[in-house]
Amino acid sequence: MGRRKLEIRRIEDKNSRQVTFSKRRTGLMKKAKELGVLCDVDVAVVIVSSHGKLYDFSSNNSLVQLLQKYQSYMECKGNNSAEVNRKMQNSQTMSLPVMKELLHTVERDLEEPNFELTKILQLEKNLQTALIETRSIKTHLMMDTITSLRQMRLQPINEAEYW
Amino acid sequence: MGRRKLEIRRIEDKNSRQVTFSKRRTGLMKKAKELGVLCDVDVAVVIVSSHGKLYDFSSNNSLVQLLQKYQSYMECKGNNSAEVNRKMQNSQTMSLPVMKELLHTVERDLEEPNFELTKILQLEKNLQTALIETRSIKTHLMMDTITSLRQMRLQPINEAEYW
DNA sequence: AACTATTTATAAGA
DNA sequence: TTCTTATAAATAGTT
Repeated sequence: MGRRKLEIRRIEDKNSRQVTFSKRRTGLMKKAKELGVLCDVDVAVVIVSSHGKLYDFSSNNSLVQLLQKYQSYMECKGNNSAEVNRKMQNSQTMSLPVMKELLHTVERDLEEPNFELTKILQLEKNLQTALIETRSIKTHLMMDTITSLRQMRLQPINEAEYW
Repeated sequence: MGRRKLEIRRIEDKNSRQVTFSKRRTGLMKKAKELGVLCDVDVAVVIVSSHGKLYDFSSNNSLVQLLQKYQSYMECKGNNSAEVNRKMQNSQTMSLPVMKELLHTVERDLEEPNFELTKILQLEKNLQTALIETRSIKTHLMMDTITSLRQMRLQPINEAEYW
């Protein structure tokens, strides 16, 4: 959609790439908003530039709420019970002994609600570590959720259609 | 971009809305892919129809990995230390006593690696409940991460620009 | 699902 | 960078 037809491959010239990024990012956000309004659906767009800068858009709900919505939906459908748990048990990223140790440490921190700065930082650190471990469980849950929902689609998106 | 100019508001006719959804969803996914390739960036799009059906696209990384990337980035920048922890402490969705109780129960389950069906289901249930609690922590982390990155943007997206 | 008249997005240029 | 404009691309209404 310009003076010339553009091949869809990485733009090598840094300057043009930046200009195109700015233009197309704006266009994508606009389209996302329009889709949300016209069709009464939730839409979220997340873009991370190569320099780690975040651009995001989410209609209606925040992105996080949107993700939670999938999970609630799946929990109602009962699709993440035994099978998902089995996957979690077998997961290589999740280690039960490590989790056990972490939970024990966090538990000790919680025993005495001493909120001096040092204690808070300690609690923070341990919670954060426990969170990193737990995140892998959550990742699997989310991925399984998305995978399951993909399989439930009546009209799957045909990947080949876009290229 | 059609026979007539279309007002950007909810399409009342159910059939047209469905047709437009199908067309524009495809278009949005295509645009997202092109942006990712042309500008060498990570892009994710998530759409949830009013019936709870999921459509998603993520270039390169999965959406989850993309979100984790923000967090790693933020952790490097040191932007989610004491302040985020303080927010977690004050959060209404997170209850320290509840978390403590949950972790204690899970810990007891982990003590005896008895993997009879009953035990596994018990462990599953407790892990799942602990996960739900922990999810609120993660939610806040993610939201804070996104908020922080928003504030770091040199060129904030002007919401008014799109309407 | 295809078609096509129009609108919209945008690549290159100023 | 911001604006302009020729052209490509998307799509609204139609068949």
